[in-house]
Amino acid sequence: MRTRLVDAAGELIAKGGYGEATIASVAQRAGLAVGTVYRHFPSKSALFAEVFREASQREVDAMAAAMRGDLPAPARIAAGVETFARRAMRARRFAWALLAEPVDPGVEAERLVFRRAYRDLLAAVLREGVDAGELSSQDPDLTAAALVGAIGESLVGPLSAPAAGGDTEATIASLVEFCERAIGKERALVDA
Amino acid sequence: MRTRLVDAAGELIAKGGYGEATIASVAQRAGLAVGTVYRHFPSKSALFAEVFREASQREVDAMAAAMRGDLPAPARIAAGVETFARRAMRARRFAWALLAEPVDPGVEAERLVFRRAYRDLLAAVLREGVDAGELSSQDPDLTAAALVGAIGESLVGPLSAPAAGGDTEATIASLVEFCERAIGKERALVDA
DNA sequence: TCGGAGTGTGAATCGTGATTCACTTCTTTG
DNA sequence: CAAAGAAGTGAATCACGATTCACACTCCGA
Repeated sequence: MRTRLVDAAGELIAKGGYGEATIASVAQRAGLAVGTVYRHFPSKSALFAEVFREASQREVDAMAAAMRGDLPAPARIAAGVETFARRAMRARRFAWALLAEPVDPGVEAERLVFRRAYRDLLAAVLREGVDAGELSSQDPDLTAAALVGAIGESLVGPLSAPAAGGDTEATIASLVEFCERAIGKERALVDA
Repeated sequence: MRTRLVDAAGELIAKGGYGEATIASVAQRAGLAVGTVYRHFPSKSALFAEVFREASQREVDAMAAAMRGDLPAPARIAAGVETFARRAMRARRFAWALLAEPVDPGVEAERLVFRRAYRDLLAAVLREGVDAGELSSQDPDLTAAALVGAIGESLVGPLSAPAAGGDTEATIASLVEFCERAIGKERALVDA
């Protein structure tokens, strides 16, 4: 069934990335035959687009939830970043696939939606913060994109040092600090 | 000849990305036959590894040069970031390929070296800055990785807003500001 | 019980590019 | 100049994975 296929595909991505996830392996993992996959999805890229869509929605929802509330903007950004980071660290490989791994054009489109959702979420809060004078003046869209890039690169990207050493909590804390500085939390708040 | 092939390959990447750059197209652009390519390189991935290696070296050298001098660390970082950004904007597609586009494992290894070189360059200066008290206390490696991610994402990544609107200079200026805040330039310096 | 819609199967087919190779030019060099 | 070797050629071959399809099987509702 449909769900089983989506799950199997997701598991394969989490384990070996998009490259490992062939139709044959998905079918096998789901305990079905290759042809059956096509009974439920018109193409590989449709299947994976669905995998990405569902996973993305989950992630974005989690971040949105973390940023809700009437705290000051800087605190909400920090909470959002921390949630994003913590979840990504829990499933690095999968996060990497979601964020950056190469995929078919069809799936790529889905990924775009995902990244943009992250960016827009952050940008909205940044805008509020700037307007409220809690953050220094800046281009919210650029800052948001840069934050997404920074998080991705430092956590799940090929450069992520923590991969090796690995005190996850310390890494997340450092990253959150980085983001707080980057958004220009105004001094009055810092010193308080 | 070798050089001609490397150039042709680089041009193709710059135009259409790694995907467009097939052996057949490289050969054609170089005015040679497919078989000839294999006279000079044992495989496609060896050829492209060389393309990446050379281009990376050029970029890293440029950034290193921009960061040389006895200015305070924050200024040197800013100069490095600006150089990185300006050059990337000049050849977005190519920069994207260098930074993030999907490639064979063999080429990927080369890319890794490149990103790491960037990170190490930035991390070294950050370390100096922290030691000199010019920058707030932080994990230089994480900050450096995050900066690389931020620059890549906001400039050449799929989220880059400038792609559309496009005041390049303004974008670079915003990005440099972002990075300056992110590295935690100490207030004494800012206020001065 | 019959018919067909929905589902499952997996070997065969296709498409796309990388890689090979038998053969044909050059280019030296003695 | 002749022979060896380097460089060039491109049609044929290979590999690999997505996609198709002719053939079951199962489960209702008529």
